[in-house]
Amino acid sequence: MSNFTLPRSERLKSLKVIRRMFVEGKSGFVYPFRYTYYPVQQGEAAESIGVMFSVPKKFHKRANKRNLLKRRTREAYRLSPMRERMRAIAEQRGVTIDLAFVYSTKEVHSYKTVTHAVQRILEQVCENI
RNA sequence: UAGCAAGUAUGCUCUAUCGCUGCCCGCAAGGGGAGAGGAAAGUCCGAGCAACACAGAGCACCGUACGAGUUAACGGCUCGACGUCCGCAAGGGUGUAGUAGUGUAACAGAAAAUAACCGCCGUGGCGGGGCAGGGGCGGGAGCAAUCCUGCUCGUGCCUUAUUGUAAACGCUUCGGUAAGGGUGAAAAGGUGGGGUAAGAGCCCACCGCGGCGGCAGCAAUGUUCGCUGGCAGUACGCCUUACGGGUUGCAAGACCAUGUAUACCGACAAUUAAGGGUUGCUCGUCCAAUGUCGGGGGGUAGGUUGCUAGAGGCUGUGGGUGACCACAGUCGUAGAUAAAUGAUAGAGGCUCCACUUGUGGAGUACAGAACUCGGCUUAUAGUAUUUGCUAUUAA
RNA sequence: GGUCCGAUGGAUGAGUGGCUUAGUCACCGGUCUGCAAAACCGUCUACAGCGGUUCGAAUCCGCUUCGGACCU
Repeated sequence: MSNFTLPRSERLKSLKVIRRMFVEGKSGFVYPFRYTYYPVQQGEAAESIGVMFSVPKKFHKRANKRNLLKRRTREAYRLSPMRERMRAIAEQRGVTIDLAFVYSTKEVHSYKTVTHAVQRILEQVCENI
C-alpha cells in the first residue's frame, strides 16, 4: 500500500478547530509560506495529522490562480517523505498535529520551489514540537 | 495582390507514474467507468422552482415604449420603416408612444415664446427754425398821407422736400410693423418678384412642410399620383396613454441528529377591539392562553434532501428572407461543500526569435461549476473558414 | 452563492444638470514676536477609469476597477 495518499479525513474542516489553531498555535515563515501548527491531545480522532492549505484573495484575485497554487502545495505535501517521520512523532506523543500552509506572496512559484519550502517547514515542525 | 466590413467554428494533443471527488461491481483485496467554460465571470434583464396567505382588490412605486414577428418569458433576438452621425463603399453607431395640459432653459442676447428693446413708418403735442401776413409800443425822415427801421404779441403753412423761396432739428403721446440688429446649443419656413406709409405668406412663382383621397404594404411608412392648407420653434422633465410587475430568494425550503430553557422582561383580548401574519399605504382575509409578537439570553456550526433528464444536445429532412418552428433518428453528458476535476516526467502540434537550415531558445490566451435554463455585457494568444466592399494589375 | 451600498485635494466632508466644486483640519508663504504658539491674511493640491444622453455631466444612463455591509 502506498504512503502517498491524502484522503479527506486528513484535512482540517471545522471552523472551531481552525480558529483554535490560529489563536493558540505557533507559527513561522519560510518563503513563500506562512505556517501555523498546534498539537492537540488526542481524543477519539483516528488521524494523527490534520492539514489545510490556503491562498489569500488579497494576493491572488483570480480563482484559477488560487486553485493552481493550492493544488501545487497539496501535491508537494502529499509527496513529501517527511510525513512519515511526523506521523511517528505524533503517535509517540499521543497527539494530533494540526497544520496550516498559507501562501503569502504575489508571485506564482514553480513546483520545485514549493517542494523545497514544504520540506523545510516539515523539518522545522518536527524539531520544535 | 493589398486594405477593409459582417459573421461562423475552434481555442492544444498523447503516454507513463503518483493522487483527489462521486457512481457501479465485489464479503474483501481490488477492478471498471465519469469528472470545468465559451465565457463557468459581471449579476444587467427574463423564466422555471421554493417559501410566505393554494396571492385577492385599489392606490402608490418601478419598468418598457417606431412596426411586424419570434418565444415559456424578456429590456433579448430577427426582418422591416424613418431621422441623424461616421465611412469612397460593403457596413457601423445612435435615436424614434402622445402633445390635451404644465414647468424649466445658466452665460450671452432686444428677445428663450401671450414676442417687441433698438430701429423703420404714420399720427398728435411741445420746444427750436423757415416763410407769409397782421396787431401793439418806440425811434428816424416828411407839413401831412405815408415810408424806413427796432422790440414785442398772436395767426396760417412748412420743418429736410418732384414744381417753389427758406434749410436745423430735438423731445414726446398713441398706433402700425416684424425686413435689419456682432448673441446663442436653439431666434418664429427659404430664394426671387410684386406690394406698402413702413413692412410682413399680405399676394405670386419655385423649393420645403402639413392635411385629405387614391395606390403599395399586415403595419410602421412610402408615393415622379390627384386635390388642398399660407404653414412647425428646439431640448429636457412633470403629465397622459398602452402593456407588464405581489415580496423574497437554493444561505429559498423540507427532514433527521445533537444541545438547551417553558430563563427572564414587555405588549395584547372575553366578544369587539388591539396586535400580528417576510409587502410602502388602504381594504379584504387569516391567527385565541401549552397563544401571538417584540426585546433579551443560550445552543448548534453536523448529516440527508432540494441536486441535476432539461423550454437538453447532435444529425438529417421540411417550412420560413430570418429569429425560429415541425417531424424523424441518435446520445447520456460534473455534482463538490475549508469545497474534487490535479502534480511530475517524456513525446508531439502551433507561434515567434537566432543562426551553422535542422537544431537551439522562448512562448502556448482569457479564465475555474456551486439550483437550473434563455439572453445581454465584459475578458480573450492564436488558428481555420464563408460572404461582401474598395483600390491596383492581368485576361 | 445571493442581496445591496459607496468612490470628490494630503485627511475629512457638502454639492438643484449651468460662474473658478463649498467648508474644516493639515502643508507651504507672509503679518505679528527677541524666538515660538495662538490669531489674521494668502497660496497649493480634487470629482476612480472609459463610453453614451445633453448645447452643457461631479450630478443622468451603461460597462470596468477598487473598497465596504448584510444573509445561517
